[in-house]
Amino acid sequence: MAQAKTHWDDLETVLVLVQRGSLAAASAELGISYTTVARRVARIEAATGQALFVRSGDGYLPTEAGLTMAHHAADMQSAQHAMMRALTGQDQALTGKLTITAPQLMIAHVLCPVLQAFRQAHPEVELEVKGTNTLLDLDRREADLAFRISRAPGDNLTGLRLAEQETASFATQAWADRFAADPKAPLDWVAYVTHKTLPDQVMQTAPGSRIQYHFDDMVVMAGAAQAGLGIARMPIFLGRALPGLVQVPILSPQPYADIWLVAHPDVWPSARVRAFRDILVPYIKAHRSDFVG
Amino acid sequence: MAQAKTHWDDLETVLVLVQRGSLAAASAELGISYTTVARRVARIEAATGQALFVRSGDGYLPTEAGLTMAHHAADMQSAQHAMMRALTGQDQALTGKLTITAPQLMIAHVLCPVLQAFRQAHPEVELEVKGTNTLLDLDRREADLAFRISRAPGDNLTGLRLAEQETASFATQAWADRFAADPKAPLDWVAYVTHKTLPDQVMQTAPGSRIQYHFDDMVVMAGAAQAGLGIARMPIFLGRALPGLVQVPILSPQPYADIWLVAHPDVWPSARVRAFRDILVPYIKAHRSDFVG
DNA sequence: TCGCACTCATGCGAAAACGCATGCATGGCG
DNA sequence: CGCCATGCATGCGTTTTCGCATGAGTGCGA
Repeated sequence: MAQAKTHWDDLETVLVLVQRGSLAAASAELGISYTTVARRVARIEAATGQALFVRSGDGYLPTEAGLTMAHHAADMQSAQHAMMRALTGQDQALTGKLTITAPQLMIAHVLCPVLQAFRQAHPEVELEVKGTNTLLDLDRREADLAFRISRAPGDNLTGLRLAEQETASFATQAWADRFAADPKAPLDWVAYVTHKTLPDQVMQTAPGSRIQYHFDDMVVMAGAAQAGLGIARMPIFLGRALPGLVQVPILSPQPYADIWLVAHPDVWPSARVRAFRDILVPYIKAHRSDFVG
Repeated sequence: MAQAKTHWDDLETVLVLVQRGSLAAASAELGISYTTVARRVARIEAATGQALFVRSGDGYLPTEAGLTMAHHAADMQSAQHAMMRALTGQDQALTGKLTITAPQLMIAHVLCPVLQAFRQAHPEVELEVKGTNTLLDLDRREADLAFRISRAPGDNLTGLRLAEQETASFATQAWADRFAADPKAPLDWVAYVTHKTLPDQVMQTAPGSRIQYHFDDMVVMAGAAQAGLGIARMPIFLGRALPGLVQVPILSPQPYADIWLVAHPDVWPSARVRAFRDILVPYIKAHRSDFVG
């Protein structure tokens, strides 16, 4: 038996292949060609003397041994992620990369001045900004720092509540005028898919109002409101920032989830994160009134 | 920054380099040239953007970051070892390698018939026998199966007590004759370094007896006894097996540490281990009387 | 003070790993 | 039934990685 030294790289390859199920998918995640994935699997199978996968027409199906290996390789991977976080956390240099993530609209309408100030204060730090609606995995260091709209920071994440915020109803000037002229006239609304019905407050004030459109994305919904399709309920900071929208006082400001800055506790102490906080927090503090009615 | 994908191989390299302290030592353990070790370290330093080692004239001294990385890499390594054991344990094939370890003299004088029987019963299994006085690390799978002389199996090892044994005193026929002729005459002894004095039983029977030589190795001590240098106290199975030695009844048989067969519990269920046990145990059972007086 | 043993750095040729292109099998779908 | 998408195997040329050899610095002991 060859019994050559087990390459740790091969273990990672097996892990990803088990997770993804096919050479092509695994190779895409690993950033190598699927030929190489197949070769690495062949090599480690030869080294262990066990079949780890059953090759079938539609993918690599892990055997019992393959699953066992993947399970332990997952342990290795989480140790690796812990290592990455620890290295970042104890890195006291104000150079290198800092990755932050936030909902797109928050970046666009709240954070840009902060980014600019940070860039000016620490030009050596390479800022990477990931605007996304999905929550990136801070355990895996997909980002160092995240802005979250929620009632609490995530599990086992260190957090800082930046601001409380409220929502209100916004629309074009035309809709605002119409409401001012006759508050009882029915109004068109655009809403998030999760909001099936209009608030009682609306139905009592302006009976006959209807939700005309449902959207699954806040960017799109805001655009619809700007286009005059109807009235939209959105965070106050957003309605105020979007050109062409004005607040329609049919709905009084409602408390909404707070804005949090969160990071993995391992990463929190790093110099880059601290420097970012030092610029962010005073700025937000000075602008807290932008978030409430 | 290059920030290329972190190679898991590099992490293992860093771990070993931290443990060993120099390129040469690390490369020897990894089975690669030290040039490669240096290159891998350079690569992962570039990838993480942190200095992991301080190059000095007498080795690679890890920085704080290097120690952190090694610490987590050690976690990865223990996960890898757990994986290896699990794979071995669930391997139900009666082919491949089985590594056993035992004290040299036990192999030579007790186990050879077992090895032969096993080889005959399972010719597909490649037996590797490591005769050594040092205890191999079964966690690290330096061996699958170990024979140990002790009062109990090791911590977190699964064990099977094969036999109780006793020691007695052995020497050449000449010494035995001398003792038979005059039991009170002083006798020369050869002893293990740990035995500073002769047992009271000896001093009362044959006053004036002395330990003439101390040895730190049982093989050497047995050789000395065979050469006629004196009387040696040794396990009964050994004295009986060594040509040229006879038991000298000056010392009655004394209880001694038992003989255990131990394995890591992960590895214990494997087909190869089970097959070996199935041959070993009946054999030892049939020969239990060889170990006591 | 010289030599030896130990360390690391660097350049070059050999070996291994890699990616690409091609060919083949399979499973929907119009 | 033929087309296309998806997935795997294999051969070949290239890139990367590796090991060896050489040179240079350092500390220890004769």
